[in-house]
Amino acid sequence: MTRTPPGYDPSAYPPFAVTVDLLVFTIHDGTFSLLLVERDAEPFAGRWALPGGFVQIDESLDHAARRELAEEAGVTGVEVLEQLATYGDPDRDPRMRVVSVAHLAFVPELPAPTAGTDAADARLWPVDVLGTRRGPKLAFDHARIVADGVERVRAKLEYTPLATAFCAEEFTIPELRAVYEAVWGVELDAPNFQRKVLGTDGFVVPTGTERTGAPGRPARLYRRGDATLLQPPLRRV
Amino acid sequence: MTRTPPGYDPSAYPPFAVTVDLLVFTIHDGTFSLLLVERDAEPFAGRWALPGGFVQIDESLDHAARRELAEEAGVTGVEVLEQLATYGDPDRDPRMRVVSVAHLAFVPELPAPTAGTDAADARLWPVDVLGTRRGPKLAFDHARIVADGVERVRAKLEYTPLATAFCAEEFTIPELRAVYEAVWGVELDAPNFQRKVLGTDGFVVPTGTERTGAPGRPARLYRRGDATLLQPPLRRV
DNA sequence: GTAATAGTGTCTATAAGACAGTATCCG
DNA sequence: CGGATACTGTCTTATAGACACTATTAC
Repeated sequence: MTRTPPGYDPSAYPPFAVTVDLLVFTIHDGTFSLLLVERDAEPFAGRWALPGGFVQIDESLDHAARRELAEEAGVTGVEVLEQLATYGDPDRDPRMRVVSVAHLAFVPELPAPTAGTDAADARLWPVDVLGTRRGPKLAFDHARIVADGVERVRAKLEYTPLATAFCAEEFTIPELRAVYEAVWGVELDAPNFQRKVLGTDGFVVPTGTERTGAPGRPARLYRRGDATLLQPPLRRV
Repeated sequence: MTRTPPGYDPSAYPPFAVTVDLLVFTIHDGTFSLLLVERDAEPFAGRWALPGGFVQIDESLDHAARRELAEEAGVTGVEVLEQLATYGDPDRDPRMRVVSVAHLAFVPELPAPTAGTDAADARLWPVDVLGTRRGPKLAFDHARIVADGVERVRAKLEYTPLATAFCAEEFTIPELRAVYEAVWGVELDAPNFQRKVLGTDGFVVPTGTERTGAPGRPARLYRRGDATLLQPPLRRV
């Protein structure tokens, strides 16, 4: 951090705006989905964008992300929130120089999306239509951010217990398997999946109870364990 | 990016300074090492810090990282440069609100480190003394950044061809193995390592030549392949 | 030749995938 | 009972690790 001309004079360094952008992922009706808001102001009015906003001068990046998550998406109490990357090309926002720190958030199920302050509309989009002709046109450089985020989520499912963040506090192994199948877009062998999850230390812990009410043998309930890394990982084919 | 009060008035958003910090890793005398500079100005005068500096108002983050790499470390033509994470706690720099985008750089071998503009000194430190009593005291929140960076490098060696970035353009399998051993701090079985590297599509391509001059059977030379992901990965034990 | 280093072959233990079979619910 | 879903067992195949062995250099 050996800076060339710093000091205490605010005019001595180039002024930037810093924002956080949020990639709020969920599984909605069995579909891996992302929350987007429709812009009603220029630039990019009518296009869809990631929720987000300015970082305040006295708050941390993480705090700004949680605040915007609550304000723009109505989501509170999210445990899993992590940085994706930072995007800062000089021309990414036509109004001014903006550096945006993109964050990933994972929610089990979203309450009815609420439109944020200057969003015309907010809704969940299936991830696999984004970036195709069937998907929305995205504002700014958000198409690239979304592509980076989706790939990151798919990769992290392999070697972290991230999938549990998409489940309710208590969940069954088949529910967890459905998360993997939705995110990866593949079918997994149920018996082998079960054995691998239970054989991975700290991935899930049994609650001792079962979920009944549906036809078929009742499924045992689990909570997430304390592992932060899956050893061995669950491999994407 | 639905921002609440933006517009074209620069006073309408909180002003930040944006910097890049660099984690320049290399293998020096068989030791996994990181370049640090000694600060000679307050704050943290006398402490060691990551090289870095302000992002100019009209350059990209990547460009700023490459420029600082050349200016502060005398390193040019680095191919492998990637974002680590962004650090922006309100009090991380006592002078002003600074958001820093940390980058990882990998160089085969460093020319004699040159002290940067306001660095008293610059040198390579073995990674495994950082964060211990035998290591230097770090400025700002750089201890945490370094810890994050080291872990990222160790992890990426598993599933990407990153290790080749520490080698010269042409290298032997034993040289590549030495990189893994230095970074992970383990000994690897030479025959098995050889088989795994050659069995991973696109990891390395033979040049058809050999390296002679040393005692022992000459080693075949390779160049890095075009793979970006190792399938299967090389697993850390 | 000897010492040193690179590379091959092979055996064994472990893990992954396929899939038959068993358990337990709803109606 | 039948259909549906959860779970267990087992067989086969692929992969990982240990390590004996062969190849080719410098001196």
